[in-house]
Amino acid sequence: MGKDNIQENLVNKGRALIQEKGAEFLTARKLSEASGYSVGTIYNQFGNMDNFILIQNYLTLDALYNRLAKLRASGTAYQRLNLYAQEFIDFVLENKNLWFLVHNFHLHNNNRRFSKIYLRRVVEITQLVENAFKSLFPDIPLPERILSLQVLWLSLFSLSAFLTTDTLDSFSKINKRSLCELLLNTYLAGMKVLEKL
Amino acid sequence: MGKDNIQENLVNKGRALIQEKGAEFLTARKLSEASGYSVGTIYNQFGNMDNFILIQNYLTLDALYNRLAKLRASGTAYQRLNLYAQEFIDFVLENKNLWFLVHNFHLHNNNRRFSKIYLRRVVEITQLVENAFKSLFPDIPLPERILSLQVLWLSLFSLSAFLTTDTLDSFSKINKRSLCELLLNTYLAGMKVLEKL
DNA sequence: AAAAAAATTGAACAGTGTTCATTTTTATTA
DNA sequence: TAATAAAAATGAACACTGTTCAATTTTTTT
Repeated sequence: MGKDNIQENLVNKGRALIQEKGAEFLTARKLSEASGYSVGTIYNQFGNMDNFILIQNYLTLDALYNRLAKLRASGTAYQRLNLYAQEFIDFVLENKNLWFLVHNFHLHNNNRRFSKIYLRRVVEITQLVENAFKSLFPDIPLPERILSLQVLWLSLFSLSAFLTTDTLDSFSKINKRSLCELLLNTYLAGMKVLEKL
Repeated sequence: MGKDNIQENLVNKGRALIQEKGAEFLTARKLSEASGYSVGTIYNQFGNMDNFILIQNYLTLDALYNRLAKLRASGTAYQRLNLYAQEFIDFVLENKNLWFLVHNFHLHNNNRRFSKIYLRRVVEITQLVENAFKSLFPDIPLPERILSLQVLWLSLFSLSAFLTTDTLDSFSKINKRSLCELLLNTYLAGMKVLEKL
Protein backbone atom coordinates (compact mmCIF):
# COMPACT_ATOMS: atom_id res chain seq x y z
CA MET A 1 0.00 0.00 0.00
CA GLY A 2 0.99 3.70 0.08
CA LYS A 3 4.49 4.62 1.00
CA ASP A 4 4.85 7.53 3.39
CA ASN A 5 3.43 8.06 6.87
CA ILE A 6 2.52 4.46 7.49
CA GLN A 7 2.32 5.02 11.23
CA GLU A 8 0.00 7.98 10.81
CA ASN A 9 -2.22 6.07 8.38
CA LEU A 10 -2.47 3.14 10.74
CA VAL A 11 -3.23 5.31 13.76
CA ASN A 12 -5.94 7.21 11.87
CA LYS A 13 -7.51 4.10 10.39
CA GLY A 14 -7.41 2.30 13.73
CA ARG A 15 -8.94 5.28 15.50
CA ALA A 16 -11.80 5.34 13.01
CA LEU A 17 -12.34 1.62 13.54
CA ILE A 18 -12.51 2.00 17.31
CA GLN A 19 -14.92 4.91 17.08
CA GLU A 20 -17.18 3.20 14.56
CA LYS A 21 -17.16 -0.42 15.67
CA GLY A 22 -15.93 -0.39 19.24
CA ALA A 23 -12.68 -1.23 20.96
CA GLU A 24 -13.29 -4.98 20.81
CA PHE A 25 -13.26 -4.84 17.02
CA LEU A 26 -9.69 -3.68 16.90
CA THR A 27 -7.41 -6.65 16.22
CA ALA A 28 -4.15 -6.83 14.31
CA ARG A 29 -5.75 -8.63 11.38
CA LYS A 30 -8.81 -6.39 11.17
CA LEU A 31 -6.59 -3.33 11.24
CA SER A 32 -4.44 -4.97 8.57
CA GLU A 33 -7.42 -5.57 6.28
CA ALA A 34 -8.94 -2.16 6.88
CA SER A 35 -5.69 -0.28 6.33
CA GLY A 36 -4.24 -2.37 3.52
CA TYR A 37 -0.98 -2.90 5.38
CA SER A 38 0.13 -6.38 6.37
CA VAL A 39 0.11 -7.62 9.94
CA GLY A 40 3.89 -7.60 9.94
CA THR A 41 3.99 -3.93 9.05
CA ILE A 42 1.84 -3.09 12.03
CA TYR A 43 4.33 -4.87 14.25
CA ASN A 44 7.27 -3.15 12.57
CA GLN A 45 5.66 0.19 13.36
CA PHE A 46 4.39 -0.39 16.88
CA GLY A 47 6.17 -3.44 18.25
CA ASN A 48 2.98 -4.85 19.64
CA MET A 49 -0.73 -4.07 19.87
CA ASP A 50 -0.43 -2.75 23.42
CA ASN A 51 1.77 0.07 22.18
CA PHE A 52 -0.75 0.82 19.46
CA ILE A 53 -3.54 1.09 22.01
CA LEU A 54 -1.29 3.20 24.22
CA ILE A 55 -0.91 5.72 21.40
CA GLN A 56 -4.67 5.75 20.89
CA ASN A 57 -5.21 6.43 24.58
CA TYR A 58 -2.60 9.15 24.55
CA LEU A 59 -4.43 10.84 21.69
CA THR A 60 -7.70 10.53 23.57
CA LEU A 61 -6.30 12.12 26.70
CA ASP A 62 -4.68 14.76 24.54
CA ALA A 63 -8.03 15.62 22.98
CA LEU A 64 -9.63 15.77 26.41
CA TYR A 65 -6.91 18.06 27.72
CA ASN A 66 -7.36 20.44 24.77
CA ARG A 67 -11.11 20.57 25.30
CA LEU A 68 -10.64 21.42 28.98
CA ALA A 69 -7.79 23.84 28.39
CA LYS A 70 -10.09 26.04 26.29
CA LEU A 71 -12.10 26.78 29.41
CA ARG A 72 -8.99 27.79 31.33
CA ALA A 73 -9.97 31.44 31.66
CA SER A 74 -13.74 31.27 31.96
CA GLY A 75 -15.87 32.39 34.91
CA THR A 76 -15.15 32.09 38.61
CA ALA A 77 -13.19 29.16 39.98
CA TYR A 78 -16.42 27.47 41.02
CA GLN A 79 -18.05 28.06 37.64
CA ARG A 80 -14.93 26.82 35.91
CA LEU A 81 -14.89 23.57 37.87
CA ASN A 82 -18.48 22.97 36.83
CA LEU A 83 -17.63 23.81 33.23
CA TYR A 84 -14.73 21.38 33.38
CA ALA A 85 -17.05 18.67 34.65
CA GLN A 86 -19.65 19.42 31.98
CA GLU A 87 -17.03 19.37 29.25
CA PHE A 88 -15.52 16.19 30.63
CA ILE A 89 -18.88 14.42 30.60
CA ASP A 90 -19.66 15.70 27.11
CA PHE A 91 -16.31 14.49 25.87
CA VAL A 92 -16.78 11.04 27.34
CA LEU A 93 -20.30 10.70 25.94
CA GLU A 94 -19.15 11.88 22.52
CA ASN A 95 -16.24 9.43 22.51
CA LYS A 96 -17.62 6.43 24.32
CA ASN A 97 -15.60 3.82 22.45
CA LEU A 98 -12.34 5.70 22.79
CA TRP A 99 -12.92 6.36 26.47
CA PHE A 100 -13.90 2.75 27.05
CA LEU A 101 -10.52 1.78 25.66
CA VAL A 102 -8.73 4.09 28.10
CA HIS A 103 -10.40 2.39 31.04
CA ASN A 104 -10.22 -1.02 29.49
CA PHE A 105 -6.53 -0.85 28.84
CA HIS A 106 -5.19 0.37 32.13
CA LEU A 107 -6.98 -2.53 33.74
CA HIS A 108 -5.70 -5.12 31.30
CA ASN A 109 -2.26 -3.93 30.56
CA ASN A 110 0.27 -6.45 31.75
CA ASN A 111 2.13 -4.18 34.10
CA ARG A 112 -1.09 -2.48 35.14
CA ARG A 113 0.41 1.00 35.37
CA PHE A 114 -0.31 4.27 33.74
CA SER A 115 2.25 4.30 31.00
CA LYS A 116 4.62 7.26 31.15
CA ILE A 117 3.42 8.45 27.78
CA TYR A 118 -0.04 9.20 29.02
CA LEU A 119 0.64 9.67 32.67
CA ARG A 120 1.97 13.09 31.65
CA ARG A 121 -1.36 13.97 30.12
CA VAL A 122 -3.25 12.86 33.22
CA VAL A 123 -1.01 15.01 35.36
CA GLU A 124 -1.50 17.99 33.05
CA ILE A 125 -5.24 17.68 33.32
CA THR A 126 -4.92 17.43 37.09
CA GLN A 127 -2.89 20.63 37.16
CA LEU A 128 -5.52 22.39 35.09
CA VAL A 129 -8.10 21.64 37.74
CA GLU A 130 -5.67 22.42 40.55
CA ASN A 131 -5.58 26.05 39.40
CA ALA A 132 -9.32 26.35 39.92
CA PHE A 133 -8.93 24.54 43.24
CA LYS A 134 -6.31 27.01 44.44
CA SER A 135 -8.73 29.92 44.05
CA LEU A 136 -11.66 28.03 45.48
CA PHE A 137 -9.96 26.65 48.58
CA PRO A 138 -7.23 29.13 49.50
CA ASP A 139 -7.30 28.08 53.16
CA ILE A 140 -6.46 24.43 52.57
CA PRO A 141 -2.70 23.78 52.69
CA LEU A 142 -1.20 22.63 49.41
CA PRO A 143 -0.53 18.96 50.28
CA GLU A 144 -4.06 18.40 51.50
CA ARG A 145 -5.52 20.32 48.60
CA ILE A 146 -3.62 18.16 46.16
CA LEU A 147 -4.85 15.09 47.96
CA SER A 148 -8.48 16.22 47.82
CA LEU A 149 -8.07 17.09 44.17
CA GLN A 150 -6.61 13.72 43.30
CA VAL A 151 -9.40 11.93 45.10
CA LEU A 152 -12.06 13.95 43.28
CA TRP A 153 -10.42 13.61 39.89
CA LEU A 154 -9.83 9.88 40.29
CA SER A 155 -13.40 9.38 41.49
CA LEU A 156 -14.82 11.16 38.47
CA PHE A 157 -12.37 9.38 36.22
CA SER A 158 -13.24 5.93 37.45
CA LEU A 159 -16.94 6.71 37.65
CA SER A 160 -16.86 7.83 34.03
CA ALA A 161 -16.23 4.25 32.96
CA PHE A 162 -19.94 3.70 33.54
CA LEU A 163 -20.75 6.42 31.02
CA THR A 164 -19.30 4.32 28.22
CA THR A 165 -21.47 1.25 28.74
CA ASP A 166 -25.04 0.41 29.69
CA THR A 167 -23.90 -1.47 32.75
CA LEU A 168 -25.86 0.81 35.06
CA ASP A 169 -29.16 0.62 33.22
CA SER A 170 -30.28 -2.34 35.26
CA PHE A 171 -29.08 -0.85 38.53
CA SER A 172 -30.67 2.56 38.46
CA LYS A 173 -32.65 4.83 36.17
CA ILE A 174 -30.30 7.56 37.22
CA ASN A 175 -29.26 10.04 34.56
CA LYS A 176 -25.59 9.51 33.88
CA ARG A 177 -24.83 13.20 33.51
CA SER A 178 -26.33 14.06 36.91
CA LEU A 179 -24.43 11.14 38.40
CA CYS A 180 -21.11 12.91 37.85
CA GLU A 181 -22.48 16.36 38.63
CA LEU A 182 -23.92 15.22 41.94
CA LEU A 183 -20.58 13.72 42.88
CA LEU A 184 -18.78 16.94 42.03
CA ASN A 185 -21.16 19.28 43.81
CA THR A 186 -21.52 17.21 46.93
CA TYR A 187 -17.78 16.71 47.15
CA LEU A 188 -17.08 20.43 46.69
CA ALA A 189 -19.65 21.31 49.34
CA GLY A 190 -17.93 18.87 51.66
CA MET A 191 -14.55 20.40 51.01
CA LYS A 192 -15.91 23.83 51.75
CA VAL A 193 -17.08 22.65 55.16
CA LEU A 194 -13.96 20.71 56.04
CA GLU A 195 -11.85 23.69 54.98
CA LYS A 196 -13.25 25.74 57.84
CA LEU A 197 -12.57 23.16 60.53
CA MET B 1 -12.00 -37.78 37.59
CA GLY B 2 -14.16 -37.91 40.75
CA LYS B 3 -17.86 -38.27 40.33
CA ASP B 4 -19.97 -36.11 42.59
CA ASN B 5 -20.16 -32.33 42.87
CA ILE B 6 -18.22 -31.59 39.74
CA GLN B 7 -19.55 -28.07 39.65
CA GLU B 8 -18.51 -27.37 43.21
CA ASN B 9 -15.06 -28.84 42.66
CA LEU B 10 -14.54 -26.69 39.58
CA VAL B 11 -15.74 -23.54 41.28
CA ASN B 12 -13.49 -24.12 44.28
CA LYS B 13 -10.46 -25.04 42.23
CA GLY B 14 -11.01 -22.09 39.89
CA ARG B 15 -11.42 -19.71 42.82
CA ALA B 16 -8.15 -20.88 44.32
CA LEU B 17 -6.44 -20.37 40.96
CA ILE B 18 -7.73 -16.81 40.66
CA GLN B 19 -6.69 -15.96 44.18
CA GLU B 20 -3.24 -17.46 43.83
CA LYS B 21 -2.25 -16.66 40.27
CA GLY B 22 -4.54 -13.83 39.22
CA ALA B 23 -7.59 -13.55 37.03
CA GLU B 24 -5.59 -13.63 33.79
CA PHE B 25 -4.36 -17.12 34.62
CA LEU B 26 -7.84 -18.57 34.54
CA THR B 27 -8.44 -20.24 31.18
CA ALA B 28 -10.51 -23.26 30.27
CA ARG B 29 -7.45 -25.43 29.72
CA LYS B 30 -5.62 -24.31 32.84
CA LEU B 31 -8.72 -24.98 34.89
CA SER B 32 -9.02 -28.34 33.18
CA GLU B 33 -5.45 -29.31 34.04
CA ALA B 34 -5.64 -28.01 37.59
CA SER B 35 -8.96 -29.70 38.34
CA GLY B 36 -8.46 -32.95 36.48
CA TYR B 37 -11.69 -32.53 34.54
CA SER B 38 -11.67 -32.21 30.77
CA VAL B 39 -12.39 -28.98 28.95
CA GLY B 40 -15.65 -30.45 27.69
CA THR B 41 -16.82 -31.14 31.23
CA ILE B 42 -16.30 -27.49 32.14
CA TYR B 43 -18.54 -26.52 29.26
CA ASN B 44 -21.12 -29.12 30.19
CA GLN B 45 -21.29 -27.61 33.65
CA PHE B 46 -21.19 -23.89 32.88
CA GLY B 47 -22.01 -23.49 29.20
CA ASN B 48 -19.20 -21.02 28.70
CA MET B 49 -16.42 -19.35 30.63
CA ASP B 50 -18.36 -16.12 31.06
CA ASN B 51 -20.90 -17.96 33.16
CA PHE B 52 -18.12 -19.45 35.21
CA ILE B 53 -16.69 -16.01 35.91
CA LEU B 54 -20.18 -14.75 36.68
CA ILE B 55 -20.49 -17.37 39.41
CA GLN B 56 -17.10 -16.38 40.81
CA ASN B 57 -18.16 -12.73 40.90
CA TYR B 58 -21.43 -13.65 42.54
CA LEU B 59 -19.53 -15.48 45.26
CA THR B 60 -17.22 -12.51 45.71
CA LEU B 61 -20.11 -10.08 46.11
CA ASP B 62 -21.78 -12.57 48.40
CA ALA B 63 -18.70 -12.66 50.62
CA LEU B 64 -18.55 -8.88 50.64
CA TYR B 65 -22.20 -8.63 51.61
CA ASN B 66 -21.73 -11.04 54.49
CA ARG B 67 -18.75 -9.10 55.79
CA LEU B 68 -20.72 -5.85 55.71
CA ALA B 69 -23.89 -7.38 57.11
CA LYS B 70 -22.05 -8.33 60.29
CA LEU B 71 -21.67 -4.64 61.06
CA ARG B 72 -25.37 -4.03 60.60
CA ALA B 73 -26.03 -3.17 64.25
CA SER B 74 -22.82 -1.45 65.28
CA GLY B 75 -22.45 2.14 66.50
CA THR B 76 -24.20 5.24 65.29
CA ALA B 77 -25.24 5.62 61.67
CA TYR B 78 -22.17 7.74 61.00
CA GLN B 79 -19.84 5.29 62.71
CA ARG B 80 -21.45 2.43 60.85
CA LEU B 81 -20.90 4.08 57.48
CA ASN B 82 -17.22 4.45 58.31
CA LEU B 83 -17.07 0.87 59.48
CA TYR B 84 -18.69 -0.24 56.23
CA ALA B 85 -16.09 1.71 54.29
CA GLN B 86 -13.23 0.27 56.36
CA GLU B 87 -14.53 -3.24 55.93
CA PHE B 88 -15.08 -2.70 52.23
CA ILE B 89 -11.50 -1.52 51.73
CA ASP B 90 -10.15 -4.38 53.83
CA PHE B 91 -12.14 -6.87 51.82
CA VAL B 92 -10.92 -5.50 48.52
CA LEU B 93 -7.30 -5.44 49.64
CA GLU B 94 -7.57 -8.97 50.99
CA ASN B 95 -9.13 -10.22 47.77
CA LYS B 96 -7.41 -8.17 45.10
CA ASN B 97 -7.51 -10.79 42.38
CA LEU B 98 -11.14 -11.65 42.96
CA TRP B 99 -12.16 -8.01 43.08
CA PHE B 100 -10.14 -7.27 39.96
CA LEU B 101 -12.20 -9.90 38.19
CA VAL B 102 -15.45 -8.24 39.27
CA HIS B 103 -14.37 -4.96 37.71
CA ASN B 104 -12.70 -6.59 34.81
CA PHE B 105 -15.71 -8.60 33.83
CA HIS B 106 -18.46 -6.05 33.91
CA LEU B 107 -16.36 -4.01 31.53
CA HIS B 108 -15.60 -6.87 29.17
CA ASN B 109 -18.80 -8.81 29.20
CA ASN B 110 -20.42 -8.79 25.81
CA ASN B 111 -23.65 -7.19 26.85
CA ARG B 112 -21.85 -4.96 29.32
CA ARG B 113 -24.54 -5.15 31.98
CA PHE B 114 -24.63 -6.24 35.54
CA SER B 115 -25.92 -9.75 35.22
CA LYS B 116 -29.13 -10.40 37.09
CA ILE B 117 -27.40 -12.97 39.23
CA TYR B 118 -25.17 -10.47 40.89
CA LEU B 119 -27.18 -7.34 40.39
CA ARG B 120 -29.30 -8.62 43.28
CA ARG B 121 -26.22 -8.70 45.53
CA VAL B 122 -25.23 -5.19 44.54
CA VAL B 123 -28.71 -3.97 45.37
CA GLU B 124 -28.63 -5.77 48.72
CA ILE B 125 -25.38 -4.10 49.66
CA THR B 126 -26.85 -0.76 48.61
CA GLN B 127 -29.85 -1.33 50.85
CA LEU B 128 -27.56 -2.14 53.74
CA VAL B 129 -25.96 1.26 53.43
CA GLU B 130 -29.30 2.96 52.81
CA ASN B 131 -30.38 2.02 56.32
CA ALA B 132 -27.46 3.95 57.76
CA PHE B 133 -28.22 6.78 55.36
CA LYS B 134 -31.81 6.99 56.53
CA SER B 135 -30.71 7.69 60.10
CA LEU B 136 -27.97 10.06 59.09
CA PHE B 137 -29.94 12.21 56.66
CA PRO B 138 -33.57 12.11 57.84
CA ASP B 139 -34.35 15.47 56.21
CA ILE B 140 -33.46 14.43 52.68
CA PRO B 141 -36.49 13.06 50.79
CA LEU B 142 -36.23 9.40 49.83
CA PRO B 143 -35.72 9.79 46.06
CA GLU B 144 -32.86 12.24 46.50
CA ARG B 145 -31.36 10.22 49.32
CA ILE B 146 -31.32 7.12 47.12
CA LEU B 147 -29.68 9.12 44.38
CA SER B 148 -26.97 10.44 46.68
CA LEU B 149 -26.42 6.97 48.03
CA GLN B 150 -26.08 5.42 44.59
CA VAL B 151 -23.61 8.09 43.55
CA LEU B 152 -21.48 7.52 46.65
CA TRP B 153 -21.61 3.76 46.40
CA LEU B 154 -20.83 3.72 42.69
CA SER B 155 -17.98 6.17 43.22
CA LEU B 156 -16.43 4.00 45.90
CA PHE B 157 -17.08 0.90 43.86
CA SER B 158 -15.43 2.23 40.71
CA LEU B 159 -12.62 3.86 42.65
CA SER B 160 -11.90 0.55 44.35
CA ALA B 161 -10.70 -0.85 41.02
CA PHE B 162 -7.51 1.09 41.66
CA LEU B 163 -7.00 -0.79 44.90
CA THR B 164 -6.50 -4.04 43.01
CA THR B 165 -3.62 -2.88 40.82
CA ASP B 166 -0.54 -0.67 41.08
CA THR B 167 -1.84 1.64 38.38
CA LEU B 168 -1.81 4.62 40.71
CA ASP B 169 1.72 4.17 42.01
CA SER B 170 3.14 6.36 39.27
CA PHE B 171 0.44 8.99 39.62
CA SER B 172 0.50 9.67 43.33
CA LYS B 173 2.09 8.43 46.51
CA ILE B 174 -1.34 8.62 48.01
CA ASN B 175 -2.28 5.90 50.45
CA LYS B 176 -4.98 3.83 48.87
CA ARG B 177 -6.93 3.39 52.06
CA SER B 178 -7.11 7.15 52.73
CA LEU B 179 -8.13 7.62 49.14
CA CYS B 180 -11.46 5.93 49.76
CA GLU B 181 -11.87 7.34 53.25
CA LEU B 182 -11.33 10.90 52.08
CA LEU B 183 -13.94 10.42 49.39
CA LEU B 184 -16.43 9.09 51.92
CA ASN B 185 -15.88 11.75 54.55
CA THR B 186 -15.83 14.67 52.17
CA TYR B 187 -18.93 13.42 50.40
CA LEU B 188 -20.80 12.88 53.67
CA ALA B 189 -19.82 16.36 54.87
CA GLY B 190 -21.14 17.75 51.61
CA MET B 191 -24.43 15.90 51.99
CA LYS B 192 -24.84 17.26 55.48
CA VAL B 193 -24.53 20.80 54.14
CA LEU B 194 -26.76 20.31 51.15
CA GLU B 195 -29.36 18.68 53.39
CA LYS B 196 -29.93 21.96 55.20
CA LEU B 197 -30.45 24.08 52.08
C1' DA C 1 -25.86 -60.06 30.85
C1' DA C 2 -27.58 -56.95 27.33
C1' DA C 3 -29.41 -52.69 25.94
C1' DA C 4 -30.31 -47.95 26.61
C1' DA C 5 -29.29 -43.66 28.49
C1' DA C 6 -26.31 -40.37 30.33
C1' DA C 7 -22.02 -38.32 31.16
C1' DT C 8 -17.24 -37.42 29.88
C1' DT C 9 -13.83 -36.68 26.70
C1' DG C 10 -10.33 -34.27 23.73
C1' DA C 11 -9.31 -33.52 18.88
C1' DA C 12 -10.65 -29.89 15.82
C1' DC C 13 -12.32 -25.05 14.49
C1' DA C 14 -12.02 -20.19 14.35
C1' DG C 15 -10.26 -16.60 16.51
C1' DT C 16 -6.36 -13.90 19.14
C1' DG C 17 -1.23 -11.67 19.49
C1' DT C 18 3.27 -12.39 17.80
C1' DT C 19 7.52 -13.88 15.14
C1' DC C 20 10.75 -14.15 11.37
C1' DA C 21 12.50 -16.29 6.99
C1' DT C 22 11.35 -14.81 2.54
C1' DT C 23 10.20 -11.42 -0.85
C1' DT C 24 9.87 -6.86 -2.45
C1' DT C 25 11.19 -2.26 -2.56
C1' DT C 26 14.44 1.40 -2.05
C1' DA C 27 19.08 3.29 -1.87
C1' DT C 28 23.81 3.03 -2.97
C1' DT C 29 27.69 1.96 -5.63
C1' DA C 30 30.36 0.85 -9.98
C1' DT D 1 22.32 2.54 -16.49
C1' DA D 2 23.24 -2.05 -14.32
C1' DA D 3 24.68 -4.45 -10.26
C1' DT D 4 24.85 -4.53 -5.58
C1' DA D 5 23.69 -3.58 -0.87
C1' DA D 6 20.50 -2.11 2.60
C1' DA D 7 15.99 -1.46 4.24
C1' DA D 8 11.19 -2.32 4.44
C1' DA D 9 7.05 -5.07 3.86
C1' DT D 10 5.09 -9.47 3.85
C1' DG D 11 2.15 -13.47 5.40
C1' DA D 12 2.62 -18.29 6.68
C1' DA D 13 3.37 -20.43 11.01
C1' DC D 14 3.44 -20.75 16.25
C1' DA D 15 1.31 -20.75 20.67
C1' DC D 16 -2.36 -19.36 22.82
C1' DT D 17 -7.61 -18.19 23.48
C1' DG D 18 -13.00 -19.89 23.83
C1' DT D 19 -15.95 -23.24 21.98
C1' DT D 20 -18.10 -27.39 19.70
C1' DC D 21 -19.49 -32.13 19.04
C1' DA D 22 -18.66 -36.95 17.30
C1' DA D 23 -16.74 -40.66 19.68
C1' DT D 24 -15.84 -42.90 23.86
C1' DT D 25 -16.66 -44.26 28.55
C1' DT D 26 -19.59 -44.77 32.45
C1' DT D 27 -23.93 -45.43 34.58
C1' DT D 28 -28.60 -46.91 34.65
C1' DT D 29 -32.35 -49.61 33.20
C1' DT D 30 -34.26 -53.61 31.32
